[in-house]
Amino acid sequence: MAGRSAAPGRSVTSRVLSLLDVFDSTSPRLSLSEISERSGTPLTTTHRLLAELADWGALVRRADGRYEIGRKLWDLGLLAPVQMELRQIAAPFMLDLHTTIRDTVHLAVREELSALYVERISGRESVPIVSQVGSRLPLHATGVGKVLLAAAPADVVDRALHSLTRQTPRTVVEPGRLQRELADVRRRGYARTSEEMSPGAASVAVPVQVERGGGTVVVAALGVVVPPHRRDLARLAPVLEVTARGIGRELARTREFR
Amino acid sequence: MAGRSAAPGRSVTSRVLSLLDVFDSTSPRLSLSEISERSGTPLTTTHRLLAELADWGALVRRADGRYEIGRKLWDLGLLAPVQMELRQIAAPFMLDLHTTIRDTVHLAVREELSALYVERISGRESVPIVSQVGSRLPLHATGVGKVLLAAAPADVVDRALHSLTRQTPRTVVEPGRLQRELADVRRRGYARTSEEMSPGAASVAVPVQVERGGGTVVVAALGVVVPPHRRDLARLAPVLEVTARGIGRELARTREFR
DNA sequence: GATCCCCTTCCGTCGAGCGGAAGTTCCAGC
DNA sequence: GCTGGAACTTCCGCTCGACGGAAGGGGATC
Repeated sequence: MAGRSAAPGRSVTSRVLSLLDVFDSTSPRLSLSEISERSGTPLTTTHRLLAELADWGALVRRADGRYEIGRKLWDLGLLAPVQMELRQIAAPFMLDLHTTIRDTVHLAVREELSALYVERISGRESVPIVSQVGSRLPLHATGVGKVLLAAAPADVVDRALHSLTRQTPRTVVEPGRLQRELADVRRRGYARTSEEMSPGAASVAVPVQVERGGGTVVVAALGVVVPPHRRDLARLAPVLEVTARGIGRELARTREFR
Repeated sequence: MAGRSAAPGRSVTSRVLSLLDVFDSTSPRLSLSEISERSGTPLTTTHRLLAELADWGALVRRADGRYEIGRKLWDLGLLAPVQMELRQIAAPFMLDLHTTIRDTVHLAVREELSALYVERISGRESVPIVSQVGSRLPLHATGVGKVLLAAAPADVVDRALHSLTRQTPRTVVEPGRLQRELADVRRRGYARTSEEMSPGAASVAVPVQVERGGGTVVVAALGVVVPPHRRDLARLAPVLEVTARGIGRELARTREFR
């Protein structure tokens, strides 16, 4: 009987994380061997660790032969101050906005080179929407992304300009053109896209700003997704701006939201 | 030096979980020594494990000398099929309902002896609301709780009847009286409470049902929270029922939602 | 400068995690 | 019903990485 040795890999923690990491929104349920393969963990070890995670507090759950993220992780996740205050403050404003314009409303923050969607309100959809709460989309192909990128430090913009992936035929992948667009966004105060991320969807987005120190800081972006041929695209921006200002004002009251 | 021995406690997994478990909605940020004390883990070990969790993938985060649940856990939590389908299906209906009645709308499922709130839509609040998404409240003191309890198996009702805690002066803590109320709920098809969980708030709730096998199964409860002296409390029930039926019909289309 | 509190680093010991081998279950193909 | 294969579960001896007390900062309060 072998048992090669103790942890030749890394710490137990990192190992457990690599197991959990294989779950994503396209495959929320996986079998033991799938998890083992994807995470590169030996089958036996995977088995033992998952059993531990399942028994000891429902971090994962067995459901008819497959594993899924458990309720405990859901609970814990909800406690993450990740934008918790931001979301709680923004939600009522977004609700009002949605009632007015009837389209899908998003709130996103920048995380590295992605727009991280932290809140979304959508009724019955007229437009195909790819984003979900928790999903990340590239900064250069979405309305909220462009707003966030326009406000990002120079080094982030640089890196983003070097990784422009084509999402649809209409995605802007020319660094020069994107830079000009970002300048426009800064000047006008809002961003627009049309079928740059997914066909059949256009968007308008504005920054959510908070006064801090001397100047204002962009802490999030607020956007709407609409059918691409709507005439009133430009009219949406002022409405969004009012809402964004409301959120910003409310955020300024909280001690800290980052 | 010392180093008593290897893990004299339990598995690393359980140990890590006990660290994460000390976070709750009232204290989402804790210092090292607080976590150590609350979890009963030696200070040094706590320190090492937290460092690992923080370095190796942002499961926790250091923020000015305190620890908080990290973004990674938020991500993972969102993948939990815990009611994911239920929430996604119910959300648009709840939104419509909220637009109509303008009060806070809740969706809850029963988890053991608690009502677990899985979704909530609230605008600017006229009423103090204690529940949040992810929070658990006792079954006997809330509208959604009574609906869920009325539909629960006999042994659950029994256990619930033996643990009636008083939340406000108006909480029903007499087993007999609660049983009569549950019978009313079953007969009428909706539940009402008035200041039984928190002063200044009343609620109306109805079951969300799905046909399965021969009969119907209550899979969730839909409720509204309103000021206690509103006259139209009884009028709300039919509106809720329409929404609940819509959700139930949509749920029936999905292969599985548990 | 002394006391207290909280955090961080160090390091010798030893038992808990490791994972190959073997056993079990389940199903498809013949 | 038998056989081959794939997926899951149990077993268990070896070893090395986790354990945590001691000691060393750092900052506040008296």
